[in-house]
Amino acid sequence: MSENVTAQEGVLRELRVLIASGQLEPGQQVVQDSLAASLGVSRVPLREALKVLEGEGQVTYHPHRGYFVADLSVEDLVEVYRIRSLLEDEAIRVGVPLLTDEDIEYLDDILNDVEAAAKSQDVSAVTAANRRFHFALFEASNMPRLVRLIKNQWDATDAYRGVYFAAPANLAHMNQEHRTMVAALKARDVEKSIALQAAHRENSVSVVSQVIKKP
Amino acid sequence: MSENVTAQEGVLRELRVLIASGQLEPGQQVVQDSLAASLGVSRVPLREALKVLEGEGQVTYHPHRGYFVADLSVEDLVEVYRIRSLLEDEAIRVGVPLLTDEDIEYLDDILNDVEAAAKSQDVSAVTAANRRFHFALFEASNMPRLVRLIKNQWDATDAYRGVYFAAPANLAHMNQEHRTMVAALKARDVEKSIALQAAHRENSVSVVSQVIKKP
DNA sequence: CATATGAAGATTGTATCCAATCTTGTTGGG
DNA sequence: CCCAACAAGATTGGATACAATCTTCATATG
Repeated sequence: MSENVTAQEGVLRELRVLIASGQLEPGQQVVQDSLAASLGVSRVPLREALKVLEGEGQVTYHPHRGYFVADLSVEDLVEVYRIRSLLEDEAIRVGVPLLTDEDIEYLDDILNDVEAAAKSQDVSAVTAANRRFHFALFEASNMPRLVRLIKNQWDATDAYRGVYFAAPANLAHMNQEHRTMVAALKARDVEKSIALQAAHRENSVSVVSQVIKKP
Repeated sequence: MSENVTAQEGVLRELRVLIASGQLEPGQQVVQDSLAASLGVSRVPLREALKVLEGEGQVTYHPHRGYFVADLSVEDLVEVYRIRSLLEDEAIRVGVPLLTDEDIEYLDDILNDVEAAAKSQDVSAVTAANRRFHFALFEASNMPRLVRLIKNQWDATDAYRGVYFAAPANLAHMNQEHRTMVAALKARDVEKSIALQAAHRENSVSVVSQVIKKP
């Protein structure tokens, strides 16, 4: 397992989980004292981790009032996905022509993981493997800054995801699209790859916007 | 003047200046103790400001070794500008059709500032006003997250800029392009606006890459 | 001579403490 | 009854102190 070199690194990881899992609810204030205590650290590394999350848009910050878990409006959501489109399309456009045969084999391996996780109904494993799949593709672009920005956009909506993968029908559909995408990659068909990735995003948007509109 | 609500806010602003002006040189380690002392604060707000800059790619961080002023390679530079293209093109595409006549008047006013600053040879005033001009345009998109990402990309190369504006010939050329751009905006000519903005970036790239290649 | 060892100094990482600010609830006046 | 003023509590902002880690350089060892 990846060990933590610093406390703040571990805190950051735990915070991401707390936010993505909804244990820290959107809109809720992050009370530093109690949260730091519950994580077993002091407020200093917690605050530094929160600054990172602020930069990613996962939390908002108001001086002298503190940090609040980001509460996306539907407009925010639309903007995030629009930005994702721009960035992901570019990553794919650059990356697909650079894919080696080994890369594609590796992508196939990950898809096996995704389907295995799907079979055993392990939603969080599906989420993780799905993410690995898409980012392995994005990283083929050799544009680390671009990949980081895409990561930020994914994180920004993580708190609202997870619903999609809970429905078996969605999972089946996703697996099918994944396989189709790998076929397109093998053929180095950039436009088809982009189109399939876009279809994925559309699904996400519709599911997440349902979740947001609720309250 | 904009007063600082918190110290870290002021520290952040000062750090940006130190980096953009080259007083903190690329590659150089940021020694927290001495820098905090010279800024008149303790290390805590300084560290939080550095975390923000890390998120923007202005400094890099190595656990237990500290922060270092980002030292862009030419590849990094190319990537930053490629990302800028994606994001700025979108902002313009969305924003230009939304521009009101008052917005365009305002842009004209800013251009007067730019030219006034140019006439008085005030490089930093030119830089600031030029930035105001372009971001006023970007903000017309009503996409705050997108604008923030663009801002980050600009900041990432700030340390290397300023050379361009030092040459009077460049200034004259820039002013001319600005005026042409406003004309395109008045005509709501999206494609021409994008093209002019792209020309601006090309100039930046060539100048900044000269500076980077030097050592 | 090259390399391993280790100790001293420098620097970062975190905990704790206090000050500054905000929030909440209460009280008084209109 | 409504609203302003104010005090008490809660929470954040920042300074200091100490622990953990890294770097450097001298020394020993093969």
